[in-house]
Amino acid sequence: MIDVIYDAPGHLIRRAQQSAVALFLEETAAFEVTPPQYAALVAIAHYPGIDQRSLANAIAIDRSTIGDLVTRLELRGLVARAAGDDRRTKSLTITPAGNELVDRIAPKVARAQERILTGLGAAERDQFLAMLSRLVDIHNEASRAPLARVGER
Amino acid sequence: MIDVIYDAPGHLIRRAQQSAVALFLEETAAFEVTPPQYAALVAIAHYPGIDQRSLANAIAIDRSTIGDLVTRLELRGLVARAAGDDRRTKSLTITPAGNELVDRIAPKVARAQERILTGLGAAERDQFLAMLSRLVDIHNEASRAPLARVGER
DNA sequence: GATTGTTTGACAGCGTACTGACCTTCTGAT
DNA sequence: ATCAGAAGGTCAGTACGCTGTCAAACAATC
Repeated sequence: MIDVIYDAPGHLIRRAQQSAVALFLEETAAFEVTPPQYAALVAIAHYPGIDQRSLANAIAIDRSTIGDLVTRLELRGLVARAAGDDRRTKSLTITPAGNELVDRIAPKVARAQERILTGLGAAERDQFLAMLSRLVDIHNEASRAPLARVGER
Repeated sequence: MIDVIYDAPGHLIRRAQQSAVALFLEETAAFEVTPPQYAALVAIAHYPGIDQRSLANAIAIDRSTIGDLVTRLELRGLVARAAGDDRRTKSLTITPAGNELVDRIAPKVARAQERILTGLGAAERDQFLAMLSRLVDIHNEASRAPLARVGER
C-alpha cells in the first residue's frame, strides 16, 4: 500500500478536482462548456467590457491561457472581442447567445456543485467549504494565477 | 461580485489544486519532477514489474496519459520499461537513479504536503482530510481515472 | 483450433495550466 | 518631449487530462 500517496493532501485535492470536473461535465454535457469557460462567461456577463487580464484575475486563470479560452468562446459566438480604449486591451462582452447559454446552464451547474458535496451533511459542508476557502485564500499568491476581484489592484 | 463562482465548491477545489501544485513545485524545484511523476515513481518503486495500466489505476491517472508520463521518466533514466510476460504489457521498474531521486525528494514532498494545510489546526486538518477523503471516495467512479489499488479488480 | 470478445498500449485531437520570451502600447519621471 | 519601465496580449514549448479509435495480444467459448 502506498499510503504515502493516498493520504497526501495534494493527491486528494487532485482527485477531488478530477471528479468535480467530471460531475460538471456530466451535468452540463448538452452544452459543451468546460468549468473555466463557464466561469469566464459568468464573469464577462457581470463585467461587460472587461479586458482579458482582469478577466483572468477575476476567475484565477493564467494570463497565457485566457487568450485561447476567449478565442474558443468567440468562435462559438458566445463572446465578442473588441479593441479597448487603451489599445493594448481587448474589451469583452457577452453576446445574446452567450447570455442565453448561461441562463440555461446555470441550474445544471448548481446541481453539479451540489453533487460535489454529496456525502457531507449540511453542517459538514459549511465546515468543509470554510476550511477550503481559508486554504485557497492563504495560498492565493502561490499560484501563477492568483485571484484578484474586479476593481482590486 | 460573482460569488456564484467564488463560493462554488468546484471553483475552490480548482484553485486549491493550482496552489497545491505550485507549492509542490516550489519545494521540489531542484528535481524537475511533477506531482504525477512523483506518484508514479513511488508506485513503481513499491510495485516493481507493474504494468502501465495497473500503474495508472494505482495513482488515478488516465490511461492515455500514463504512456507519455512513463516515456518522460524513461528518457531521464529514472524508470526502465521492458516487455512483460503477457506481451501486451510493459513491465516497469525503477532504476537506481530513480530510487535515489525518490529518497532525496521525499522530505521536500512531505514539506509541501505540510504547507498545503497551512492555516488549519491539527484537529481541523484531520477533519478536513477525512471529509476530503470521503468525497474523493464517493465520486471515485465518476472520473475516467478511478483509483484502483494494486491487486484490486 | 477458429471465432468472439476483452485487455494493453499507442495515438490523434482538444482543452487547461504553466514558463519564458516577445511586441506593442501606455505611464511616469525627468 | 523623451525615455525607461510597466502592462496587455500573443506565441512557442512542455505537461497533464480527457475522448475516441486502433492494432496486437490474450482469454473464453464452442
